[in-house]
Amino acid sequence: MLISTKGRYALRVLIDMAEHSGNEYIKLKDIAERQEISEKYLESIVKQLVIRNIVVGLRGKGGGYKLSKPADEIVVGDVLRFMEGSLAPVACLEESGATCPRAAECRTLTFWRGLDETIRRYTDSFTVADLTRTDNAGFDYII
Amino acid sequence: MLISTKGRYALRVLIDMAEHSGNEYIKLKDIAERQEISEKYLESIVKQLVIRNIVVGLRGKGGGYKLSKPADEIVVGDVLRFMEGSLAPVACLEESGATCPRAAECRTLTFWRGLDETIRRYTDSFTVADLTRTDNAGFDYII
DNA sequence: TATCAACATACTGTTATAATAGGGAAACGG
DNA sequence: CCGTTTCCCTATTATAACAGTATGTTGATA
Repeated sequence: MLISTKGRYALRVLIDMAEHSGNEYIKLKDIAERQEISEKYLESIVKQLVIRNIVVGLRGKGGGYKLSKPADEIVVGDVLRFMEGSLAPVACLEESGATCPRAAECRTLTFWRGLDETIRRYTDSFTVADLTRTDNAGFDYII
Repeated sequence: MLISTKGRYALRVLIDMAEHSGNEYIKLKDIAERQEISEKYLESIVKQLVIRNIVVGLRGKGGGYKLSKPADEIVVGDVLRFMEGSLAPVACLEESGATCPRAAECRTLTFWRGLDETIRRYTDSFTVADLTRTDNAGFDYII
């Protein structure tokens, strides 16, 4: 599985914020109820989004979270990559990983690089704003 | 990680067979040595390939494994899909999985379907024969 | 019939996932 | 200033998959 609940839930949180925010802060409790996701689990996910400055939080009454920038400036691929650590389809292509000693003679490496690039291109071609549209505009992947 | 060692090793085994077979059976021990993979672990992988009739085995002296059909008839996507169980990028798109009750209202489903389709197209555009070529012909994914 | 190699089953250490539990710190409203 | 609200922080845990290891059995060949 390329994408776990971390990446999936993070996207849903961002979309929810984009659709419900009138520049006000939204309580995590509300998002959790709308999305039917455990509030406590969402906390750990939103925490990452705060660290990455995708989202800002405010404590106390009237507090909550909101997007730190317009939804059309948040690239889906970026969100998924840091929530998952990496979107590399195979271990040998992970950013942090040591290069495989067999790389020079590897028959499959070029194939994996191509798959990695294909995934990158697709995920980077969408912003959170694209996903808020219900008419599915922007989904031109069907040739 | 979309692809584990199961899928990666399976591909390497098939490529190895395609490159070293003169229609003779190849010992798993030889493949394991060339590929630097544990012979015992390879057994569990090749077993799946036999079940799927990609490879045939022969016991006893002079025995081993060989491809059951020409390398250019073995689609990489097929091999990866059954070795990994699924290549779906998210749980909600797995063949066996029950459909998500939120599917009708899900903002992200179309996005995931597009990613799934993108991965399928790429992996289905290669055969094992393509990967045996050292000149990387066929890798036209770079536009 | 001895050998060789595929076939079969069971077990194990490690890691990631998907949470849950419980409290602490800051901001705002009154 | 005080108490409620809401974010923030640190464990802990159950489950499952991954990546192998170990041991033994069956069947073909020379």
